[in-house]
Parts: sequence; C-alpha cells; structure tokens
Amino acid sequence: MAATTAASSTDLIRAAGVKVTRGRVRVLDALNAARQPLCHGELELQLASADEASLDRVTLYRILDSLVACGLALKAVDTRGVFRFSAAAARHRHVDHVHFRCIDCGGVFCLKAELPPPPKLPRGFRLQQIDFDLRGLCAECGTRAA
Amino acid sequence: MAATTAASSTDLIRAAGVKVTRGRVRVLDALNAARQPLCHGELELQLASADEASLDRVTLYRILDSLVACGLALKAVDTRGVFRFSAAAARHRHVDHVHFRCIDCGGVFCLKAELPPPPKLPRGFRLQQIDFDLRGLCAECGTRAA
DNA sequence: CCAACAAACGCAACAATGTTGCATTTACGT
DNA sequence: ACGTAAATGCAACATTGTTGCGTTTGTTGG
Ligand SMILES: [Mn+2]
Ligand SMILES: [Mn+2]
Ligand SMILES: [Zn+2]
Ligand SMILES: [Zn+2]
Repeated sequence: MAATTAASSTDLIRAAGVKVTRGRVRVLDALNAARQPLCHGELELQLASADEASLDRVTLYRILDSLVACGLALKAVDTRGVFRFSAAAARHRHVDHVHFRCIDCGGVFCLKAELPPPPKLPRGFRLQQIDFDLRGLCAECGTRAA
Repeated sequence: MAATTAASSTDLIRAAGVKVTRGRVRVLDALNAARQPLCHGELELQLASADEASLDRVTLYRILDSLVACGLALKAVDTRGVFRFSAAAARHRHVDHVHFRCIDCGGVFCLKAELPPPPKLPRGFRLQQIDFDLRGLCAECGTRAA
C-alpha cells in the first residue's frame, strides 16, 4: 500500500513536469490519504510523526505551493482564514456544479445542476472560478430545527 | 447626511446594549458607507485619513469584534484568508446580485447582474441565501500580474 | 557513469494579521 | 457629581505565511 501510493505520487509528480523529491512525494501521499483538507500545521505534525526526517517549515510551504501550481493539489481558505490543501486526484471535481452549504451542520452537498453562465465582467477582470453556493438548512438540520 | 448617519449609528449601538464610543460610531459609519466589506487595514487607513485622531490598532480589532458580537456587523474571511467586515444593516444591499472576489487583493466587487434562479433542491432542504461568487483577478491585480 | 546546471532545500530573517495583559480613561446609571 | 464596569492605548506576543541566499540534489546530455 505504501509502496503503491508512493509510486503513484511519484508518477504524478514526474508527469507534472517538476522534480520528484522526497518531500513532494511525502506531502502528496499525505494529502491523498487525508479524509479532509489539511492545513500547513497539520501536515507538519503528521510528517514529523513519521519516522523520516521532518521537513523544514518553509520547504513545506514551498512544496504545497508547487503542488498547487502544477495542479496536483487544491488550496482553499477555511473559516478561520487558514489555507487548507487537498489532493486534486483524491477529490471530486467540484468545479462544474452547484453546492448547497448547510449553515447549521457545515455540510456541503453537491447538487446535480450545472453552473449558470457568468455575467459579463468589468474591463480587465479575469475570471478563474465560479462558485454558485446555496446556503440554508439541509433536510436533517431543518427537521431538527422545526 | 453625516449627522444623520452618525445619529443612526449611535442609536444602533445604544440599542444593541453596548456603550456608545467615538470609535464604535466611526467604525460603524465607515462600514455603512462602504460599498464592499472592509478589512482591518482598509478601515485603519480610512479612519486615519479623516481629521480625527486615529484609532489604536488593537482597539479597532476590539471594536470590530464587539460590533460583530452584538449583531451590528458581519465578519467573513476573504480569498486571502483575511477577515472582512460589513455593516449588518447594509447586508440587504448585497443579497440580490453577483459578486466578484479577487483572489489577489481580496477585494469584493458588486456586479450589476442579477442572481440566476436556484436549481431545485433535494426534499426537505430550506434555502436561505444564494451566493453567486466569481473568483479571479480584478483589473488592478491582473495588470500588476502581467 | 559523470559533470553541469537548474531546481529545490535549509536556515535566518522578515512580514502580515491577529491576540493578550495590564494600567489608564471613559461612558453611563445612580 | 460619583462609582463602577466597560473600553481604550500601549507593549509584548502568537500564528501564519514570505523572502533572500548559500548549499544540496534531481535530472539531463555527453
Ligand atoms: Mn461537489
Ligand atoms: Mn492569516
Ligand atoms: Zn445540515
Ligand atoms: Zn484585486
């Protein structure tokens, strides 16, 4: 399992056209194994607890940036303003559909509805991503509230 | 207009059950006058450029926290992980149109485009709010990047 | 395999944003 | 006016993220 995962991460990194280093492989493995997006601190802890040498703080930041830059990881900010990273391969593609976010339980539900076309932007603005998020109570939380 | 706004902020703060201080009135006025959510730094600049004495950094943080705690302001994180504040009373002005969020400077821009109709929700889900957020680079940040 | 070179790394310093402790001042009910 | 809890100003600190630079390493062409 470990060998398979490592090989896979290695291949992904090489295919992305960047150097395959031990740090990148370990970080991408960790992101792929994670059940949820991890922040820098969580990754640092997790990599330190492994028996290999721990990564330098700055190197970890740069590895994460490089994985994001080559499309192998996704970066998003959490409610506290901390960046969290997830493996692009381990995650569904959430870029092309609508989400419902429950304001009570925090759950995110993928809706089977396509994104509406974006309106025209002011001159010079560059669109990179569209988020159509519906917020409210999910069925479970709505029932509990009533 | 200034007197009206100041009186209104004063009343709102008093009605919220907290002490009416010059700092709270100035900050709430600034939030109400703003066309987009402001971060701590933007508020500090704006309050310093007025001819009154500038607020202490920490006091501004605490004023913002107190306005949020008593429901007069809303706090949300921007794409860079920086907290932005808006007047709760001004929120209704942003519920019916699309926003563009710059991933570089964190700025929020109101677009003159109506929200698309929401797709059908799963049974039991209760819709309370619709966010159609476009993300990317604003004109200024896009120019600087190029 | 070797050498050359760009990329990546480790370390220190720095920057941006936000918090805590504490002495002093202020708002406001009495 | 007075007493008191709340708010303020200032210094120090914490957390998260970035920059500069000399050293090491992965990769590639010979
Ligand atoms: Mn999804
Ligand atoms: Mn931050
Ligand atoms: Zn829910
Ligand atoms: Zn911008």
